[in-house]
Amino acid sequence: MGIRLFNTYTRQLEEFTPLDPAGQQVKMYTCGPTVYNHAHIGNFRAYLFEDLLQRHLEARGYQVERVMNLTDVDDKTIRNSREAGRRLADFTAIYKDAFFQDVDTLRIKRAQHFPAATEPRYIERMISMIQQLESQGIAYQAEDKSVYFRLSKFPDYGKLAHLNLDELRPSGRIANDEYEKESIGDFALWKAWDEKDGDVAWDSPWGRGRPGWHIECSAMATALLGPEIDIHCGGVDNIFPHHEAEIAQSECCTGKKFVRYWLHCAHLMVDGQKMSKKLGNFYTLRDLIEKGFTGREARYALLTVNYRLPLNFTLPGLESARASLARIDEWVDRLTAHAAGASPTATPLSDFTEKFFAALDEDLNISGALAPLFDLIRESNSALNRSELSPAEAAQLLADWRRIDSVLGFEREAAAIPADVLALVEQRQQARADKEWKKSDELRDEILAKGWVVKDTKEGPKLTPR
RNA sequence: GGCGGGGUAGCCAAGUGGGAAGGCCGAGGUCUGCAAAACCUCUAUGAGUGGGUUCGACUCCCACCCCCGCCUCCA
Repeated sequence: MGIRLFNTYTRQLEEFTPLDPAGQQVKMYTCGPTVYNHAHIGNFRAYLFEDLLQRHLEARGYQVERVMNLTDVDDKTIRNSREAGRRLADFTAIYKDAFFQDVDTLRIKRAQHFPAATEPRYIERMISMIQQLESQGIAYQAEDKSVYFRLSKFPDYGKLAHLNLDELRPSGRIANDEYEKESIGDFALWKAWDEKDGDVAWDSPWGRGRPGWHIECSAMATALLGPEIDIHCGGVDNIFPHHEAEIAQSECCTGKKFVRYWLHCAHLMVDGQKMSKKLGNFYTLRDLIEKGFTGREARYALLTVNYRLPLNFTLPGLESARASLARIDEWVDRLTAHAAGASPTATPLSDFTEKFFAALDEDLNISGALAPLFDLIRESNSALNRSELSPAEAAQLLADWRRIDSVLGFEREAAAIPADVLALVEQRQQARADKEWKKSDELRDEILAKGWVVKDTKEGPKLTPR
């Protein structure tokens, strides 16, 4: 059985088959950050969902070519860079770097391409796409010198979001400086220079200005992946109008169906409410790190709720993630100690692994996948307690775990134990052998003070970072 | 007003027209010099509310309540 994914366009679970005739290559485009600030954990929830999707596809044998764009020019980047008194490129460079650091902290696999909107080749491509749309009578320049997409030329607009455009209610968010448009729904392809733009401008056939937001994704996606893409992801808030606009622009330019599977991730909430700076429940990844949490703990907390469900993020939830990871760590450590380099041999417990992947096949049902993992942990721990697991079987379970973790990315990074700590452990072992319990306990405290927890197991003392 | 998503134990959460997964927390126990971990046991006679269909409903249908989101540049 193959992978099934929920397609926003059809609102149905669909069997996934890539466009590639060989059924191997998967082309995936993911909307990335606008680099005007540190990305917040809601942004990262989307990127983690995309990471899970990529990793699962790869575990199932696909080769994923993924693009994530960086929006480095828009109202917010311009505004914030001017407030900071820096050139736009210098300003966004700070947040691009920060973004990649955060991506690494969360163990998100790097996409092959991270195109930025302001790269000359993409600006050129956006301009040539707009020119093409203009020659087709789809784009027009309004009195304000900006260029707009003539929605009346693309009847499919609204189909992704399942919106009936005639029934749209003006929500007050329609910018009041866009009265020059032929129709209220027409969206900007090219924005004429404005005083607020300062020195941010490119020359174009329509005068100086900058690209609209939507066109950048169409340009970068088709430039890097071609006219047809297998999977396009983003947050639900991108469905309308951003992804509708992408479809309209791309399909009018290429004449081909732009995207075959649209996947959208639900919003993150914090403490039951929408995350906002006003409510004081706004977190960046860095905020969590400052509170003493690790990237993988955040990864666990943000990844272990199905992507189509709203995720209520809480600090107790992070604590829970920490405890769950500790259980996995302990289990891996036990298996490693027991396997002791033995060659893997099949064990009846291995079928849990198939259940894990089968659950992910079903629209990335992560909860359904974790259940058999924890079943496996419980049963193999129990077998170890009863001395009913051979080293070869332990080695097999470790191999199974590595397959599972290639998707989860949860395994603890090995930390080198400092020599002085090892020496203290030696001393403590001697004290214990001599039944000098008081000295032994003092040494344990001393080791703890150095950041390590020592546990006496059947296999001898075990050290874990505090 | 239109269109979506959701309401399952203290918290997070899955699947299913017929025994309510799993994780965290909590309680008791086994083990241990002690501790920790691990393991075992316990923790929803009940699924937002009220109806209906059915031999049987958490699951299907209807109504209502509540939460969250989108409705023209928010992941």
